[in-house]
Amino acid sequence: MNIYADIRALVTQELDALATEGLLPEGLSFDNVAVEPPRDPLHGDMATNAAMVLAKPAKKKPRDIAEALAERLAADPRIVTADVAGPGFLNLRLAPSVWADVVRAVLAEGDDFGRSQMGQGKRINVEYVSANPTGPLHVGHTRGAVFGDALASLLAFAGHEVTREYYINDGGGQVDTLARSVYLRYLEAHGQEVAFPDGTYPGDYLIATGQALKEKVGDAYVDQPESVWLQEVRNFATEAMMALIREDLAALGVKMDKFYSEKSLYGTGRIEAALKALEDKGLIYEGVLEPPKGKKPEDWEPREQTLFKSTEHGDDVDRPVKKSDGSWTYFAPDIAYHFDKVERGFDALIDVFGADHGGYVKRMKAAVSALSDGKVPLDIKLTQLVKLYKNGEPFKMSKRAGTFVTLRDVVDQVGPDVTRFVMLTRKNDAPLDFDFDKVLEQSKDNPVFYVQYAHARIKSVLRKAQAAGIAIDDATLGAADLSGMTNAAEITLAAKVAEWPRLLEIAARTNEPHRIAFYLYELAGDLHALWNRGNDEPELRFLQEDNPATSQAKIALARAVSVVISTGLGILGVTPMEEMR
RNA sequence: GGUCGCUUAGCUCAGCUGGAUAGAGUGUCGCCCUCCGAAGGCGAAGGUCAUAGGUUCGAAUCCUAUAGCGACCGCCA
Repeated sequence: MNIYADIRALVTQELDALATEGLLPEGLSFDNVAVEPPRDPLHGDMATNAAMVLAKPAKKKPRDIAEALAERLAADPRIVTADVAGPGFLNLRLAPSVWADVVRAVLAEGDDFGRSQMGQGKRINVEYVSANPTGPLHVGHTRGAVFGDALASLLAFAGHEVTREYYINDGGGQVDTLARSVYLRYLEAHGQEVAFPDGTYPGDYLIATGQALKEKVGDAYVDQPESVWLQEVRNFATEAMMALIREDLAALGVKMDKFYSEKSLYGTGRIEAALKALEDKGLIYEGVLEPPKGKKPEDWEPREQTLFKSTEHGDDVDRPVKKSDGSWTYFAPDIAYHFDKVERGFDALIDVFGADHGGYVKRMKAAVSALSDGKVPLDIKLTQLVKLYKNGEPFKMSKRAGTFVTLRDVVDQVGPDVTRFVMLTRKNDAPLDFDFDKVLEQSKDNPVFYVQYAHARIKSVLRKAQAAGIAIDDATLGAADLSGMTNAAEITLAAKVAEWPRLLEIAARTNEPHRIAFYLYELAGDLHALWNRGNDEPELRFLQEDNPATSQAKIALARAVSVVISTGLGILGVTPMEEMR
């Protein structure tokens, strides 16, 4: 049940009726007609801009349309009053029974309340994390992992068929560097003194990998040239790093549907096929790029390369797919990978990148646009930097990696639930402050705590009711007489619950899971407000020990809130707490 | 130099395909509680939505320019 959609359907139905009566022209588009909560609750429960939106195309005064519409709407039993306000807003006040219906709907639908069909079963591929397999995940990856995972869940809840995918960059020079670094650790495991030159990975996390390599191959590679061991060590090391990364993801509660190997694109004709597809569209040519404008690199010289004419699909300059020595640039396999995604039949693609890949967005979109003839949209979401703090002081230390803070450093300290929720308390494209102490603080300005506390409070009420011998199963609560739910704080809370399906669709449409976190915070705030009223007005308390029927009615509302919190947290990948300690 | 993103209350940030007097938390100030569901409650003050133009009946929201901050910018991925 989505009350906003229901009322909007009513509005458009009555607009049609007005058209039939001749008060509006036939065939008007109602696409821009919105039914939403008014900014000021004093204005009513819902507002519609229908009259203002239609005034121009209908060539009528907004207020005339609004008044005619108001009269028709007021005839509906769900609507108590319909008032024209301001320039032509129509404010609707709903019958209390509407909110009771919402509560009953939540209890009946359970975790499915708010589930939407807006996705129409469209297949969406969400690619996220995709960190190079050269070491443990760090905080930046953590944000991308949380964001991508929540986004995928959100889209699935909104009726899409979602594939969560990780692209393993195991085909480029960085895995050779990894192999050489592991080789040094391997020599070290054999008792040799080693130094880590610039361009190798000195992190401690490779010590175990070098040791494991020794256990596998003994001294077979000691003092041997690269030609003997490079390929084997590369495979060994990459697998070890991916195992590490999978563990990191598991610690955060992220589970991918598919890991896609860049290496699998080489030597299989996949890259050639993708570039052939572009060539057939006349988008590949041999040419020389202009030097970057402004400050010129010192060693700049013109070079002829194989280029992709990405400018025809919105990019600023054409991009090389082959280096001057004839080998592929990193862009070429990425094109092939996205070609593969298009060929797998996805209706839409989403890539979640770190902010340092910002310069990469246009060319990737250009490639997908070209490869799919503009049929498959690619949305690229960038996650901005995470700034770490401890006690308000900038924090930069890692025992594991030496140079960066890892996902494990964060998750081990504050747990996966807090990590995930906090990472979603900002828009993805805004920098995020993460303070190890504040996120664990038990106070109102900590959103994680505040939302979890609301859920735990409701669970506590349910436990106490049960202990008092009151039946609290959803069927019983759903059958309770809710006509007594008339207090303003109760209505506010129920109305906030009713917003959930609408909010979910907005979040899904904009690919912005953070909206759920903010909504849950507001919902929790409304619950706490009602709870606090119970201090002064005992009749507002959820549990009325001497009156089971009234208790059930009040607990029905609380239970509905807990269902929505639980569902919302579930989408964010956060486990709702049964009690706080 | 170019591209992209950001700029909203003292601070940290929301702000719905453009809509009414721009919201929340925190901080500040006042009141309440201190035996009960107070890891608080009620209320107040606090804004040139970076700046300047433009589009519109209507702009924090869309467009243009400028400033500041950040990321990125041909053989690293």
